[in-house]
Amino acid sequence: MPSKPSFYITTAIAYPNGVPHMGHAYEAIATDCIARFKRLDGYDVRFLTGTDEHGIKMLQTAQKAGLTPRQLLERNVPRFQAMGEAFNLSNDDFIRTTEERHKKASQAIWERMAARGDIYKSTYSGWYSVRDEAYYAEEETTVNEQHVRLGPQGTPVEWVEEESYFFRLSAYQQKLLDHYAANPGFIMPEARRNEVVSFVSGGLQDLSISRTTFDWGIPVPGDPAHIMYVWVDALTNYITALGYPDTEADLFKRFWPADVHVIGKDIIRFHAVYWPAFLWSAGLEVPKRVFGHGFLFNRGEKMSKSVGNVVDPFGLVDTYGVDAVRYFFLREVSFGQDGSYSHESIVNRMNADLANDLGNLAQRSLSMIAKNLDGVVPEPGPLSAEDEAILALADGMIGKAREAIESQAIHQYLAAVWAVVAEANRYFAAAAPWALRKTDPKRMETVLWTTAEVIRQVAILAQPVMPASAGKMLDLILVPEAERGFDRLGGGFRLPGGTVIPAPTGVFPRYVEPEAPAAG
RNA sequence: GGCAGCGUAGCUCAGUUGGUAAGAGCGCCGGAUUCAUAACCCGGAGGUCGGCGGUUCAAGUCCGCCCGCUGCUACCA
Repeated sequence: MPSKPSFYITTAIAYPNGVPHMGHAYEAIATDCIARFKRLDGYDVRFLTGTDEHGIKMLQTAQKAGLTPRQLLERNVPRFQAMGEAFNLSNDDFIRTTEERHKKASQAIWERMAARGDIYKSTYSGWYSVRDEAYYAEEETTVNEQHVRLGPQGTPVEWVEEESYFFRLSAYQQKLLDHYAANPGFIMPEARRNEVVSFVSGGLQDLSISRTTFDWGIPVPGDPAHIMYVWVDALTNYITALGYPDTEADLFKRFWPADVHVIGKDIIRFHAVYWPAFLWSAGLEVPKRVFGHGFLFNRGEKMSKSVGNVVDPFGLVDTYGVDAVRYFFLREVSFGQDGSYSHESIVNRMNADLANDLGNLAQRSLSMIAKNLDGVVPEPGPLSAEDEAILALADGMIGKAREAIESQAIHQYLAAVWAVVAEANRYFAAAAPWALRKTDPKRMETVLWTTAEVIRQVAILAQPVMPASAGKMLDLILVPEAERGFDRLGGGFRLPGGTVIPAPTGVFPRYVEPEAPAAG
């Protein structure tokens, strides 16, 4: 049997020293949408997400709470996993960097890099704040009137020299630049690529990749006084989950190199500079694409505890429903750019696009089949130019959607689908099947079938964004599970007539503001 | 300071290589309709396309300068 093409997509692993916020959920649903799209489009998909559980901040947060790091993780990681459930993620695995498999993988990649001669022991020096337990770059520090050098938190810093292992990042500068030039799609969007190219062109310094001042991390092989510094540990998760260091394992052979790492724009450098260098050093292939998405802003302002506008993702799901929230963020925000949201914008989107346009179109057309044709899906008669036109538009959706998803333009894929929904409403209003009921019932049947066929294709294409709602819509027209893949789109397949469908029920309810408790 | 990008209708934004592109969605106003989730459909609203100056038969669309905003980066010892 012919094997499916493979597709490996990941989110960044979240740092669970706090609870998940909407930014975590956003990255996850965008990645999930692409993963689901590819599955429906016939790919063998692997979708990975997880948590990054080591590092000094985890240790500090735990200490402040009077907990051990493991206790903190026991408290917080389930929240991230619950977020995955709440947002209906379809991840195939959930990697935790405290897992044994990850320790093995991280130590293995370290040893490969060392064997290559890219790791050496030297002295790491820098400005260290005892109070912050953190190192700062020179430019992050300031000198006050008393000639005391201060870190960004306003705490005094001192010059500290610490033994550390270094990675020979500087040796990879030209190879990275060559790779960027030869693979313009490696870093996306383009603005992010320009920044990285500019940064690398400016010269690369070797990277300190171990610490001795705390022990919440993976021990360096052969030198347990050192633990690996954050990025070697964290980035390796993408291959840990494929069974590394067993590069002959089925998962690894099928899915490495990854097709897309979806990450926030703030960690582009680690993924587009450090990660490929590590991989080359270890003799592995580099991912095909690193996509840096933007940030979300609440009413145009960055979410922050001090401003008091931090939005709980679970609360959004409770208020609007998971599919509406998924649709809103994926349709409203140009993927790759920053986005803004508010109660008003979410309600507007879900009412206009989902309830009024798609939900109402399904309701008005399918209810006519139920009421006038005893629920029997009609067979179309001769197709008019109008019928042909709207069907051609519906058949064209999958091509546009594929093209958009190839470049992670999720919003464009959705815009293409909803443009057809809008046109279908115009078609339906112009054809006025309710008027044809008495004048030309046969023609009415053709209009209703045509509309139902458009709904079928729209619903199939809406599954990646709104799995549950789209599925419910397909249930309304009795599309079998096996016929919901993208191979059923594009005109090579049509909604069969003759089946008896149930009376439709609303798939996308309008959001109505709750009544004020005490009007008056 | 350097590099990059942006500044188009109230809001969010599209606008190939310069010539029916001044557009879409939302909001707003008017109309129509009642199959439908008070939804859908039709029409309108007139924005110096940040400013100035150029190139051109013709410029949001190219060039220069200026203003404002954003990102990356450097420096400010």
